[in-house]
Amino acid sequence: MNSDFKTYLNLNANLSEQQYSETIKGLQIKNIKKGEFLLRSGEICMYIFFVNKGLLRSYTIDKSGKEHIIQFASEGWMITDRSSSFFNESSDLYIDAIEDSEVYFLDESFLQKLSCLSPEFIKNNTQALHNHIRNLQDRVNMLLGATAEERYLKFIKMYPNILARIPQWMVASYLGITPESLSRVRKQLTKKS
Amino acid sequence: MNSDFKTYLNLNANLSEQQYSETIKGLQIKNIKKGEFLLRSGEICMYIFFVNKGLLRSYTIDKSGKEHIIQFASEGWMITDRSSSFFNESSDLYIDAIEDSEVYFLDESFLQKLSCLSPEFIKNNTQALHNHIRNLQDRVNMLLGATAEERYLKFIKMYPNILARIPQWMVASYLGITPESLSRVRKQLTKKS
DNA sequence: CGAGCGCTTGATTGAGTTCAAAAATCGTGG
DNA sequence: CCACGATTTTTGAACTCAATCAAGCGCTCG
Repeated sequence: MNSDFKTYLNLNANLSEQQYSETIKGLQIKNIKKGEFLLRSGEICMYIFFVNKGLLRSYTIDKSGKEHIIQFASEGWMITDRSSSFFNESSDLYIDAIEDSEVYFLDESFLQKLSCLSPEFIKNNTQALHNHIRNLQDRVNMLLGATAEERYLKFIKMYPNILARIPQWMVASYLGITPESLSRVRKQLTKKS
Repeated sequence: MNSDFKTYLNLNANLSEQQYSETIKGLQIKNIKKGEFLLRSGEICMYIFFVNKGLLRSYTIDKSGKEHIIQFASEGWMITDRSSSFFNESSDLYIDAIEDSEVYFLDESFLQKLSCLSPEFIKNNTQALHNHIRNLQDRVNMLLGATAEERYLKFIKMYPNILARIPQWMVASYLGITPESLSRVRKQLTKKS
């Protein structure tokens, strides 16, 4: 997969050469070191982060201090807190880098510009929203009705590439179980096969 | 709250008198009896259902036969399966009526027409999508990090009006616990106060 | 090469489930 | 308006899945 944001734009926005260079202008890519934060709980999220290279995650911290990973984003994916950016509310999320990463910061004015130039981009954006809804609903559904083992099997099926790049405790955090439980689930599974 | 769909349109679409009557034309309201289905798992969802009067719910049935309620919709709210309608996939959801209801069936062509006539409607629609995302993310977060009691307290705070209109086992289903557990949670709470 | 982090394993605990049955409430027809 | 059956809620007891607490192993990276 080509993860470059410019490729993404070509595929999703359908701009002329001139529109393209006009849009790109001022767009900034930043290098984010592993562990560095892009958003902290309490802040308002001002950007959509496009991952050009590397791996990011978003997560919450509950009142007993435990992390719960909401989303991973590797090359070619975007991550943000839409609740916060859209409604201008302070965010509950943290976003940080799991690996050293290259990230485009897409701000409101950039998205605005792009929307004006490209109806196709608007369409793709709407599609992205629906996709997000689908993922979240699926997740709610899993959390309501599936066991730890089922959730784990689904995860490794859906995100094999991410699985290989993150420590096991992050998988556990995403699934909503403890690292110890995940270890045991995995042990069970090896026994079965 | 005035739950009439026409009021909703006036507030959210900003149409001229003529556009308005043009749009409304052909729009159908249907009476749905308690227990009647608007969507079943396996079907493709063709409508957004606007609840003019009454109360609807959407839910899944997991492989052990248990229901999990995804959403309630009372007067002035809409309910649908966006994954299914947008991506033209068969739905995992059931939608049925908890009370005898009056429901507007908004189909693709209607929404299209409205979008062409009213940029304001598009904006409101986008807002609705973001709102949906916010709710789902919140729910994921609760399911990952909060106890049954915390989830119940949040529910009665967020949806007091709905609470009063549904049996307790539906609340339990929405929260992801058994009716027995909810009964015990409630008992605990009365003891505390 | 040692300190720290991640993973595993064991023992124990606990929140919530399951199964069963009684008590309360609801709805409907007489 | 009452009565009866059905549904919903409550309660109890046993059980289960996953959490917690604690200890040990292995790797890596500083």
